[in-house]
Parts: sequence; C-alpha cells; structure tokens
Amino acid sequence: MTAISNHKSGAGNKREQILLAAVEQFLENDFYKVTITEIAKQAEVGKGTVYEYFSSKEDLFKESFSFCADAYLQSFSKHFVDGSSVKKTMEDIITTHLELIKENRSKLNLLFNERPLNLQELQSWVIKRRQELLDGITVLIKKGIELDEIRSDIDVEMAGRLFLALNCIVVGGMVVLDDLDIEEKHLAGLLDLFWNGIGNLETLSQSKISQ
Amino acid sequence: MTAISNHKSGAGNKREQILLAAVEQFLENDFYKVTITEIAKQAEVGKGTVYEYFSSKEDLFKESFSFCADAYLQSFSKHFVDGSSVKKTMEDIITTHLELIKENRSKLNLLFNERPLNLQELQSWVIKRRQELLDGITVLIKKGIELDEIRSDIDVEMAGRLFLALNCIVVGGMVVLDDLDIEEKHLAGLLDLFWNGIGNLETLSQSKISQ
Amino acid sequence: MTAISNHKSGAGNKREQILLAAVEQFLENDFYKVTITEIAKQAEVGKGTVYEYFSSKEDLFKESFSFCADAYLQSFSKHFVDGSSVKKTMEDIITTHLELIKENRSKLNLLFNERPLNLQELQSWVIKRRQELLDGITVLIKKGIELDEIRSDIDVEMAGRLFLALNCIVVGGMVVLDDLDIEEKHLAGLLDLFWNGIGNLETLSQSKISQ
Amino acid sequence: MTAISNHKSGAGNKREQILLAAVEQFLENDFYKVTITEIAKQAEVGKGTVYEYFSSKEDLFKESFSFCADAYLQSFSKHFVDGSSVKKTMEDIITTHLELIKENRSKLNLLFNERPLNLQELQSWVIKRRQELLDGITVLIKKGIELDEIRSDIDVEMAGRLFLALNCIVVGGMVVLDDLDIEEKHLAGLLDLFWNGIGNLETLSQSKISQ
DNA sequence: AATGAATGAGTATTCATTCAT
DNA sequence: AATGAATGAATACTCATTCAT
Repeated sequence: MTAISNHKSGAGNKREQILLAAVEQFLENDFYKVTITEIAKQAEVGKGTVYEYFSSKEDLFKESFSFCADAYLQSFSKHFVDGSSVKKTMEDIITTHLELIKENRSKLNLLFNERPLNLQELQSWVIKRRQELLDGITVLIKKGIELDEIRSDIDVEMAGRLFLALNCIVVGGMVVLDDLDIEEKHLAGLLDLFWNGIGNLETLSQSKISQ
Repeated sequence: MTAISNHKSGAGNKREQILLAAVEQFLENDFYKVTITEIAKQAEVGKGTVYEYFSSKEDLFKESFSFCADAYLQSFSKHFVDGSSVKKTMEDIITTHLELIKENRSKLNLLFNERPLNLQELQSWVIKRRQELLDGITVLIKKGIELDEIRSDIDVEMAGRLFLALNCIVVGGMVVLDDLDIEEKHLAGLLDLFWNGIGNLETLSQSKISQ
Repeated sequence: MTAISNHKSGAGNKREQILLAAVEQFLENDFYKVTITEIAKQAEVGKGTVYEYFSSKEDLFKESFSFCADAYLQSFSKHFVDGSSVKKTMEDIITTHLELIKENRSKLNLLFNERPLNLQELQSWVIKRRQELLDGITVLIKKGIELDEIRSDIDVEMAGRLFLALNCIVVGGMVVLDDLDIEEKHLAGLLDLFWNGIGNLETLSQSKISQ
Repeated sequence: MTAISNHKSGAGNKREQILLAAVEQFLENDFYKVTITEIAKQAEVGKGTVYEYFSSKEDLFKESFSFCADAYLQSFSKHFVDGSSVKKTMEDIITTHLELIKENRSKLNLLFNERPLNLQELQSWVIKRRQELLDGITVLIKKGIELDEIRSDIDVEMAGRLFLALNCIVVGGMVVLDDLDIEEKHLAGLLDLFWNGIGNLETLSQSKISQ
C-alpha cells in the first residue's frame, strides 16, 4: 500500500472515527449537550478535521442518525426474508430490538427518542427518515392481512404506529418514563397485548357489538 | 372588585402571563432552544420580571410541566367517577386527549414528548411526575380486571405503558413521527387495536397455543 | 406624642435602621457584595424606603463610612483631653482600637480596609475622610515633639502614617494578611516597636552615623 | 527564529498580552469592576481567547496576582545574597519597592492592597500567598537578631508585619490614604522610624522602665 | 411617607465555526 | 489533508433604581 492510498484509507478512517464518536455522544446526551470539541477528542482528531468531513454540527447529527437508522433497518429487513409468519416476524423484530439495546446500548435510542430538533430543516428530515421505518412496518402488516394472520378490518396506519410505539416502550422503557429494565417476560407480555388486545375474550363479542 | 384585589389579581396576571408564555415555548421548542428573553417578550414583561416569579429557567420549566400535568390529570380523573365500564373510561380519556390537543394545541405534548433533559435533578423530577400518570392508568386497568372487562393474565405494567403510548400516538402523532393530524376515525381504530389486538380471531387460538 | 410626631420619629428611626443595617453589611462584605435588597430586609423596611433616605447605594456607602469615621474619631478624640503623655495617648488609642474590634466587630474595618472604590467621586471622598484621621494623628505627634516625648528630627507625615498602619495591623490583622487574632501581648509589642524601633540599642549609635 | 518557534512565541504572546492587560486592570480597579470584555479589548484579542488561556475570571485574577508576587519576591530575594547588614537589606528592599513603583506603576499595589475578595477559595489563596511574603521577612528579622543588629526582645511576628506595613505605605501611599507621591527623603524617614522608633532617646530609658 | 412590583442594563461564560499554517 | 488558535454571537441571571399606589 502506497503512502497515498494509505493516506486515503487513513482519511476514510478519520471520517469513520468521527462518525462513531458522534454516534456515541448523541446517544448519551441530547443535541445541545454534545460538543464538537468532545467528539473530536474522542475521535482523536483535531477540531478542524471534523469540519473537513462534515459541514456542520447539524450535518454530523444527521449522519449519526442515518447511521443508526440504516443499522436498524438492516437488522429489521433480515426478518422479512423467508416465509415465516408475520407474528413471528414481529416477535423477532421486537426481540432483536431488545438484543440490540443490551448489546451496544442501542443505537436505537437515538432513532426513537431524540425529540425532532426544530432546527428547521433538520426536523423534517428526521421525520422523513422515521417515516421510512413506518412504511416498512406497514408493508409487513399488509402482508399479515393477506396471510389472514391479521384482522382485515384494522386501521393499518394506526397499527403500524402502535407497533413502533411498542418498540419505543422497549427502547429504554422510554416514551413516557425512563430506564425500565425491560425483561424478556415483559417482552412477551407486550407482544401478547399487541396481538390479542387487552380485552377479555368472554366479553369480546359484546364489545364488538357495542362498537 | 376593590383596588387591592385588583392589584393582587394583576400580580397574579403577570405570573400567569409568564407561565403561559413559557408553556407555549416549551411546547414548541426543547429546553435549550427556549430562551428567557423570548418568554419575557411573549409574556410582555421585562426579563427581570420572570425571575421575580420563577427562580430559574429550570424552575420555570418544572412549573410549566406541572401546569400541563395538573391540567391533564384533572381532565383524566373526571372520567373515573361513575360506574361506567373501563373500556368506556379509556375511550373517554383518549378522546379527551384529542379534544385537548385540538382546543389548545395541547399542553400534553410537553408531558409526553419532552425528552427528559439530562439536567441531573430535573430529569428524575420529570420521570417521577410521569410515573404518576402511569400509576393512574394501572389502577384503572386493575379495576378492569376485577370487573372482568380486561383479561386477568396480562402484564399490567406493560398494558399501562401501552395505553400511555397510545396517547402519545394521539398527541400530535408523535412518539416516532410528528404532526399526524389524527382524526376521530383513527382514534376508534387505535382503541380497537388496544382492546382487541391486531390478531385475526380465527387464528387466535392457534397463536395462543404456539406461544 | 401625637400620631404625626410619632410618625416623624418613626421616620427618623427608619433612617437609622437603614444606616445601621448598611454599616453592618458593608463591614462584612465589600461594596459589590452588599445589596440594597439585603439591607432593606435587615432594616425591616421596604426596598423603596431606602431610596427615600439615601439617594443611591454610593450615598448609603458614604454615610455608612462617615458613621464609622465619626464614631472612631470621637473615641479617638477623647484620648486627647488631659495632660497625659503622648505615648500613653497612643497606647490608649491603639488599645481602644482593639476593644472596639472585640466589642462590635469593629466599625473600623470599613475605615481602614475597604479599598477606595474607584467609583469616581466616591474614591476621592473616602481619601479625604481618611486624611482627617491622619491630620488628627499628626497633631498628636507634633504635641509629642513639643513635649520632648518624641524625637524632633522625624518625618512627622511618615510617623503619622506609620501609626495608622499600626492600627491597620490591629484591625483584624489585615493590611497584608488576614484574621490575625491579635492579642494584648502583641499590642504591647507593636507599640514598643513603634516607639523604640527595631534596632539594637548597642549598635544604635553606629547606625545613626552610617545614615 | 523558525516558523515554528515563531508560532510558539506568538501563542505565548497572546497569553502574555492578556495577562499584562489583566494585571493593569486589576491594579486600577477591584475584582468586580474589572470586566473580561475590557481585558480582552485592551489585550487586543477576542473575548473567547481569554478563556483559551484562563479558565475563569478568578483564575485570571490569581495568575495576575501570582505574576506580581513572583516579580516582587524575585526582586526581593536578590537582596538576601551577600553578608550585608540586615538594615541595609531592608533599606534596599524598601528602596527597590519605590523603584518598582516608579518604573511600572507597580505590580505591588495588587499584592498589598487588593482586599481579599470574599470569593471563598480565592480569599484564602490570596492570604496564603501573602503569608509567603511575611515568612520571608520573618527570616530576615531573625537573622538580624542573630547578628545583633536587631533587638532580641521584640515580637518578631509584629515586626514582620510592621515592615510589610511600611512597604504598604510606600506602595502608592495606601494603607489608609491613597496616591501619596512618596519621595526619597520620606523613604529614609520611614526606615529611620522603623529602625529607631519614634521615641526620644533621652526619655527612652524611662519609657522602657514604665513598660 | 412607604412600599415592592417591574424593569433592563450589564457580565461571565460556552461553543460552533473559521482560517492561517 | 489536518490542525487548533482565535473568535464573537448568544444566554441565564443579578440588582440598583423607578414609580404607581
């Protein structure tokens, strides 16, 4: 490897170093608490170097978010492959969630819980990326309906959102509270609720009628 | 009204002006983006006046949060009264939610979506207040179980969280996305999902077995 | 006493209350640390009332300083009366100093150690008042010379200053350090030094020649 | 000088510019009156640059104080060298004082006259540094006693303080007043007083007896 | 005369970003 | 390409002073 290509791969390295450092920071603290100086220090590069690869702090945030979103969507998509049931797929997704969290403190937190900063354009950009997640879920649910696994009379949009909310609950127990150390048994319970609802089966028929 | 009481209510007015301005600001922007200067300007008082009534920005945030929490819990508690079914109560709660949102741009957003700031004490304070919400729901769910409206084999904690997540979805459609203009029909769909689950009744028995 | 005269004497009281509170505050903290709010609170009057009697914080400082200076000069002048020796007078002055300090935490600290604030006019005013102290001492020293108690070949101005410096040393041990708990034995030693000098008597003649 | 060393000295320059500006400011005004903005302006650097080199205003004050203290102690220590008499040494010290003052508006003022701010830690820090000065003097006086130049029955601590007070008097004539333009003849007079005391030789013996 | 609610000028400090080397 | 010294805009908070009552 020549000095130049070495240099280039070094450059590639730098970008990655910075991005990984940024991701780590944005996962711990919110946008305003994170400083470029700290990211540079952790990435072991100069402060100016950060701007060599990212045009602004906002840009760096976006890229960090994307990095997490891609990682998530990827692990998400692998559950689509075979002919397994939709319920199983959802179970897998949510389980993978929990595993991701436990493994590497979860890149997911950023995806779901960072309040869309209203830095103008940044906000809508975050929402757009999140919509991608929702779209993926919607496809899955529609497939479930086709396969008769899922009731055909549901509000697909809402079901998708509810599923994402499920994941939010898993991710650090946030949404409303914080830090719930979600255990496996809770996971199963949550999915059961999502799948079967909260209602008592015996009184179900009446309920449906009353609606 | 006498001059004195007039004076008093005038003083109360300033405090209220500031608080309402703060609530409005904190609903739009996150903690760091909100400035005392802007709050003062919107409240049409001097910057110093803000500190006459609130000891710090954090304090003002807390009070804003409490203001919303109280408003919410109040409208929430009124649904507990009579002997109506739990399902109906939940329906009412979620409907009230939507109404609150539509009426006054929702004080609720703050309650559910402000990411607990990592300002040490403030963070745990927010979480504590949120726990109050969850406790209220848990009580409701337990009552539902007693009345045989709700299945007795569910994870109560998770069910409570899921219900709050439901509300989050309603509140501005946030949680994951943003700004969904939730309509009434969506509401009914969401509650239906919560109550009856997503699963197809016909395949339900098998699912339960497979679990 | 009528209600009116009562009111008037009440007003006089107010002024005094404020002044005494101010003196106490200025003795503890320096000019910038002292707040009108605190003075008003301690004087048990409204904030606005302070401005009824004193035109500004500077003015209040001046009056506080004057109050202390007058008290000091008065206790100082009482030592001039009889035909006692100048040395005895100085001893008395310095002893009185110490007593004043011990009694009421000394109004003297303010007189000697408050760095003349360079609030323009205030500065020169403080210096002027201090000059009065020096003038008093100078008179005393000249009297000592007349009475042959004090050498006639000394620099009177400097001797006066040195004597005031002595008192500074006593006042809280300040000047250079802080908080020396000056005891009586130190006092005697200090005066001895002032009166007899540091030089060894045996070598004194040579020293004088070498000069 | 290479580009690099040039750069380094350039960097050093900024720090020095700021420090010198700070010293100048702190000599004129007390801690609270001095503003970072003004220091930056005078040093011809940006406000942020000040914080590049000094962590806080307090830190900058400390460094300014230390700068003066070091300069003083250095010029002070050079008088200790040879076997010259203690009296001569003291004469030199006080003369050097005066020269320092005349030369560069005296960094000494800060050392002796800045009232120890009651900023908690800063206060005790200033006192500690001042104690160093006193210790130096005490050593000198003890040496004088050994050499029989100084009376062995004096209060060494007080003598040290008195000598420092002497210097205070010289430094801008402060202690009590301000701005005395001390001339050389005054200097000699002051030292004479310190060495020989104020007392009349003829009445000295009686005085000693009466004590 | 007495009050204290209201005010805004003033200040230390942080941090994203730039640019000369 | 890589750096980090330099910068200044931005912000929470304090407090002397005013003025309507």
